Amino acid sequence: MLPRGFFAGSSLQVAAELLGCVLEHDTAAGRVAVQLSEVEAYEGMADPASHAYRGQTARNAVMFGPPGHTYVYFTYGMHFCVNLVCGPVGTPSAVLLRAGQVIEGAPLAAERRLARRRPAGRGLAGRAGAAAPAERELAERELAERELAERELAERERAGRERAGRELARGPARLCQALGIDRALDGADVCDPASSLRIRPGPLPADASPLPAVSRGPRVGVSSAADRPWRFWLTGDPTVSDYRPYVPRARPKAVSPSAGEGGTMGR
DNA sequence: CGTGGGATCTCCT
DNA sequence: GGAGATCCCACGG
Repeated sequence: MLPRGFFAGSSLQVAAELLGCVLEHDTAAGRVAVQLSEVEAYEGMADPASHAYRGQTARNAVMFGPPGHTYVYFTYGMHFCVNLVCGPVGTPSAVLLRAGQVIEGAPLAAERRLARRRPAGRGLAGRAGAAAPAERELAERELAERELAERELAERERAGRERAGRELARGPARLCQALGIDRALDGADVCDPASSLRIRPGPLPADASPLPAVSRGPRVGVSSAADRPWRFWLTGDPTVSDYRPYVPRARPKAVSPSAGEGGTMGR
C-alpha cells in the first residue's frame, strides 16, 4: 500500500510518481489490478481545466478533502473517470488515471467491457416444431444467418482478446470499466488496506534494469490551459491512449421537421 | 482503415 | 440550454 504521505505533494509530482504503481479493486466477482502507464495532473483552483477551478460542488467535494481518496466523475452521459486526490485538505488537486496494463483479473476486466454491449442475448431453446415447407425454408435461412452472425461475433471476440492486453484499460473510461469503478466508489480511501480499492507500489524490475523513462505533454481533450504539459506517460508503453487534442464537437443538428422521414426511433 | 454519430450526467451561463 | 478531462460502433472505401 502506498502511504498517505505519497499524495501529500503537488499533483504534478504525484502524477509522475504514480506511473508504474498498481491500482487494484476487489469485488465479489474477483480482483482486477492495473499498472498505471498514463496520468494527468489537475492543479485545482490554479487550473482552469480542473473540475475544482470554480470552487466546491456536490460532485467534486472529495477533491477538497484529504489526499489518498478517489474522485470519480461521470461524463458525456456514459463514462466514469477516476482521479486520486493530492495535497493537504482544502487544496483540490488531483491526478486523473488515464491508462494502464491489466496485470491481474484480465478475464473479469474483459467480461465487464463486453457486458455493456451484449444485447440481452437469449438461448435458442423451445423453437416451434413442424412447419410448412415454405416456412421451413425461411426458418432454415434465418438459422443460417444467425449462425453466420454468431461466427462473426465469436471471431470479433477472439480478435478483441488478442488486443485486450493493451486495450482493456487504455483510456480513462476503459480503465474504470475494467476495474468496475463508478460513482459508488467516489471518495474511496486507496491508502486503507481494508478498502476494496487500493493503490500499491509497482513491482520492482527483477534485474537492476533502469526504470522506464517518463514522457510528458499536453493533456488530452483539454481546451483551456492547453499549453501546460501535465500529462505523463511511460515512454513507448503500448497501453498509453491515443493523443486526442481538443476539438469542439458539432452541435446536435437541428433537423428540419418538414422532411417527414423520421420514424426509425431507437434502433 | 478512417470517420462520424450517438449516448445523456453535472454544472454553469 | 450547452459544453465537457470519452469511447464504441456502423459504415464506406
